[in-house]
Amino acid sequence: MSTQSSDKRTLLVETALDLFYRQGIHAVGINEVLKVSGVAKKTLYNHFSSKEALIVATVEQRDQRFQAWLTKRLAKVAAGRATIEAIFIAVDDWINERDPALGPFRGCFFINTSAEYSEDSCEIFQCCQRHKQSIRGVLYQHALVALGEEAAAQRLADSLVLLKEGAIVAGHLMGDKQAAVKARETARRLMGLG
Amino acid sequence: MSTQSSDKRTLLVETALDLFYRQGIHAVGINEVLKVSGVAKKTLYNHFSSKEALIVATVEQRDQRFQAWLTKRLAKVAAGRATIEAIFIAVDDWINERDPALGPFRGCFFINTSAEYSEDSCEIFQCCQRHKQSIRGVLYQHALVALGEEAAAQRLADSLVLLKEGAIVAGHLMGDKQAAVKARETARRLMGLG
DNA sequence: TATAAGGTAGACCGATCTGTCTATTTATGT
DNA sequence: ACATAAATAGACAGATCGGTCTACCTTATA
Repeated sequence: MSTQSSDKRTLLVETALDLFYRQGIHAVGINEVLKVSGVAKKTLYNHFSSKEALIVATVEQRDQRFQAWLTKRLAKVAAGRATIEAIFIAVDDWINERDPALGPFRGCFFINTSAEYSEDSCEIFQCCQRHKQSIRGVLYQHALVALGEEAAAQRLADSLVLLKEGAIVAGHLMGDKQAAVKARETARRLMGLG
Repeated sequence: MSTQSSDKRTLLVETALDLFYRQGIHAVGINEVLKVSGVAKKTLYNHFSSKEALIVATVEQRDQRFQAWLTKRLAKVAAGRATIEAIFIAVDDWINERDPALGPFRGCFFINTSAEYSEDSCEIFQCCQRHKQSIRGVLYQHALVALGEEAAAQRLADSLVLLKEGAIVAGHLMGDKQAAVKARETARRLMGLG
């Protein structure tokens, strides 16, 4: 009974995420999501109380997909410096669309979304914040393995966050498809590789 | 004759820029710009052929304001490394709203705008791209003074771009008000300051 | 096979959007 | 002072927005 129901829900979220990521959120109306997904309007409002609820679901979906993708990419890599480098390699593949898992590259969905919903009290914005904090957690974890000391690992994680976010922005807005490669090289210098 | 006219135009652009930056572009209607500025609708469409033309004007205005602000901040600083550090200090003041010239901090207007208009062929997007390239030019210029060698200066400029964009994103989306300080410290390490 | 839940198609509502147009007033330059 | 140009207020048009609702259909299970 819930297979049909949850299938529709998933289809709506996936369709909305795809359209929102490509065109921005305000630029995509509910009716377009319905048309592309082939789902009836009543069904949408049966699953979601409003467009905002659908948006929150797409942000959470993107977070899950991104983290699952990253986890898989890092699965066979040794913890610490090797994983940190692998993260930048993964971002490079994303920017250059060599990995179909994340779809086309249109910058960071969370950055894009928080550009449209930047009230601190807004749930959508807070979802974006949580995602970024979560990624920072991964970086810190491996920085700690690499350096062994907490304060230094925090500083390294901070730097790596800047490089990763900067690479995504440069890859999108400046069209620099080498941005993640440069970020990786910079990260290596910071981690003390001559 | 053109004082009245250009005053109205300027007022429209300043008002629109303020509203767009605070709330996003699609979220702000023409009527709101008119209401806040107190200008008549016909006057707006006398100066701009469409909302898109107004948006382009706001992006160009922001570019000019940002560059003028940065130029002033760097005026009395020695070229090279000192200026590079001063850029990060300026960004820090911006993030923490210690400098009224740029208004409240809501992330980077160009990043935010290109999140809503990310078609490569879109004029709005291209304006945002030009701004970023221009800033990179400033960084490269001073990297060259600092290092004296072109290839190395290009690499340094690339790294500095990542740190600067990363700091703006982290300052906004992660709420890390120390992001630019961390970026500056990272930049110092890259420039070889023990 | 009867029941109930969920999906479909789309009309409909009120609000809002961009953009046009009219009619009137204000300001500028000669 | 007069002519020209520009600004004003706001009605209006046509489209689209998010969201509600009705009426019918499909499907799974007891």
